[in-house]
Amino acid sequence: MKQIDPPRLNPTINDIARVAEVSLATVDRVLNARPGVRETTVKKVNRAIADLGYVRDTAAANLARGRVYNFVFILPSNKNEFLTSLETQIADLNTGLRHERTRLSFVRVAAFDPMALAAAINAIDTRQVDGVAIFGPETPSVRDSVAHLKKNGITVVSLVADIPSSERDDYVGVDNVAAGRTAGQLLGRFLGARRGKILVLTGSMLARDHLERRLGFDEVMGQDFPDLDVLASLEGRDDPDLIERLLPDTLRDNPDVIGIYSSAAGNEGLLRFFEKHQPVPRPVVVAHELTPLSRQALVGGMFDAVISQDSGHLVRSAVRIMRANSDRMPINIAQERIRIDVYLKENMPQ
Amino acid sequence: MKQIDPPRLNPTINDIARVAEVSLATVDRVLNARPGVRETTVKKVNRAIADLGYVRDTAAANLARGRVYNFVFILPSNKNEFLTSLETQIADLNTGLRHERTRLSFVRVAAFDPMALAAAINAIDTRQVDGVAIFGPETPSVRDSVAHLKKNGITVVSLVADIPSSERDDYVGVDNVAAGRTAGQLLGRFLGARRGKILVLTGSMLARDHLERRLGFDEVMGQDFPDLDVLASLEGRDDPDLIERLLPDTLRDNPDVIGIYSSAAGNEGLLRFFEKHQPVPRPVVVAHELTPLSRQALVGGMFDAVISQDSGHLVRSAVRIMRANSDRMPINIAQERIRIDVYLKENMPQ
DNA sequence: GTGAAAGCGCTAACAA
DNA sequence: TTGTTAGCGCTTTCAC
Repeated sequence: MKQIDPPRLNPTINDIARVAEVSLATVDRVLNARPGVRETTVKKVNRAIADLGYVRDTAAANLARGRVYNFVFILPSNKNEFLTSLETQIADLNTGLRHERTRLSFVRVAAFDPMALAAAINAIDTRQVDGVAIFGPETPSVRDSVAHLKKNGITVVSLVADIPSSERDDYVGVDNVAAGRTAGQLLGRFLGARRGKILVLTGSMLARDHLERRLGFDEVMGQDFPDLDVLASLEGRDDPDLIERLLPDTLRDNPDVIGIYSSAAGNEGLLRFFEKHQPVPRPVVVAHELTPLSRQALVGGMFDAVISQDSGHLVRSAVRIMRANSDRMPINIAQERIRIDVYLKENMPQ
Repeated sequence: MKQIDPPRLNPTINDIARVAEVSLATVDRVLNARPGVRETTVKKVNRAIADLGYVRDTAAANLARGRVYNFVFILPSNKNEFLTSLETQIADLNTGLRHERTRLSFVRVAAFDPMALAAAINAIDTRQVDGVAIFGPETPSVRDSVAHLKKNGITVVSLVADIPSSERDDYVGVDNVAAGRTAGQLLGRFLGARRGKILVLTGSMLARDHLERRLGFDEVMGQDFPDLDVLASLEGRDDPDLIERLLPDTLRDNPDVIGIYSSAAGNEGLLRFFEKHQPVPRPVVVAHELTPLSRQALVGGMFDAVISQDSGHLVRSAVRIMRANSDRMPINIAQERIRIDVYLKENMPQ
């Protein structure tokens, strides 16, 4: 058997204290950057830490502290399957983590409403909360609110849609440009040699994720499938009723639509439309998010492929990152990279 | 803010001891099913545990015990990128887990050799090791060896290829039948209306994963693409040289091969063949496992899609499951389900 | 500025 | 068969 690493025992603060010739309390003060230690002592301790390759045992530290992590998710308040699934994952993980000193909760704020989001962020009790995960639009007011959190030492991650201009510590979600590209490639390949128009159904161009997907989609269509004519986006604001109303007109004006990219939370409206109007031949459809509805559509042959992101992974990843940041511990990038899942009816989970 | 769960403090063994009117030591004995406790006392304690909804704090327990988990991976010894990647993941995770009381190591045994595998399993020191993850063929001798491990209280998981007839605790890997189906659907859709022959390149029909993929592939081809003629499998034994030698003859005999399903570790041989013979038009190719070579083939247009499983996820999942089993703790099924990843050049990670 | 000592939840001698 | 006690690695009073 090949031992990958020597089974050397890890050094503890006792070792540090001994080597640095100070007491445990002083080591602890240095470790936690607490004030009231002479500069030379700090140096001595840090030297011992470096020499011994000390790494703090977080479990023991948390035990001693009685520490409880308090993380809040801020989500859009509109109802769709993806959001429902995120909520379920948060609730489930919360009960799963009850015995791991971690409490999860969530707030809902009006979708596509930057001011409401900023207000919700500002309403966070910075003394109670250790981390915040935000799923919402990127605007100056939101950026300011994030800055406020960071100033109070709270770790912040953006979720699903990034807020890169803010001081958020990390982004948890897929590369949406790449997701759009993937959708484009799939739609193009599935259409083969056919020529015609492509309809892109989106939510709101205010949402960074929606915008990026459209960008990536257009890139690939322009490059690899110049014979396909991509129409301007239909903004459905993730509202099934609105989408159901908008679709008939659009498709009447463009009878040669042979492909549809449902890039946001518009699947319900789209499927209702299909149900009612039964277009023949049905356009090739690539949609987003694997949910009960889209699964059924895949099985029933209404959708051809679904691009997705694992909501469980999103939530677990956000929590792991917030915990690591709270502990000033490193994160495993590879584990936290959210995959762009491609589902056909044959590889759906379960 | 919506609190999902009341922030009630979790009960500790002190609470149990108080309620059951016994000492801490007795509670500990009951919790760990140690002998020497009167039946009535056991009942009292268990009652208190149930009443208070006690859940053991594993971190504290491990701290007290000085417990170190020792897990061994048994892998085939042939060299290919997928195995290299698994090894890397094991080594990386091992250093990452050094401070979490977990030691990982691996052994290599001759591929497709059940006796060698059984011998390697039997060579495991059952007093030193807490869990074993096995990637290898399923035969009676292997089953016996697994039974031997289980008899000694060691947790066993099968990795990548299942050993369902054995007493292994869990299987960590994809549903290979579904993976084969996915490959079939993708290949069929990408070929569109074209007619011709399909070549399936496999490793060994002794390997359950290879067999299952072929099964799933045939199901879909027969059902959805009856115009495509799937040839008998070419068994390459995951050996690049052998594959490179076999391919020219097969393709000469079947000049109308328009699609290839590279279902095992034969990508290197296949790509070498492409390099040398430059077939025009190149057949549509669906291959397995995202590796440096297959990534390059996707980007360069040699492969059209890659079905994959995340090697990091495989290893992390195996470790989490072995740890949970060792602690007699529940596992989160959803988190441990290995996805059948579909990669086009547009959605490859990085 | 620094140290001694108690304690987090649990386990493991050792007594009784 | 049961209880007492020390201790795992770390934090946190409270003295000095």
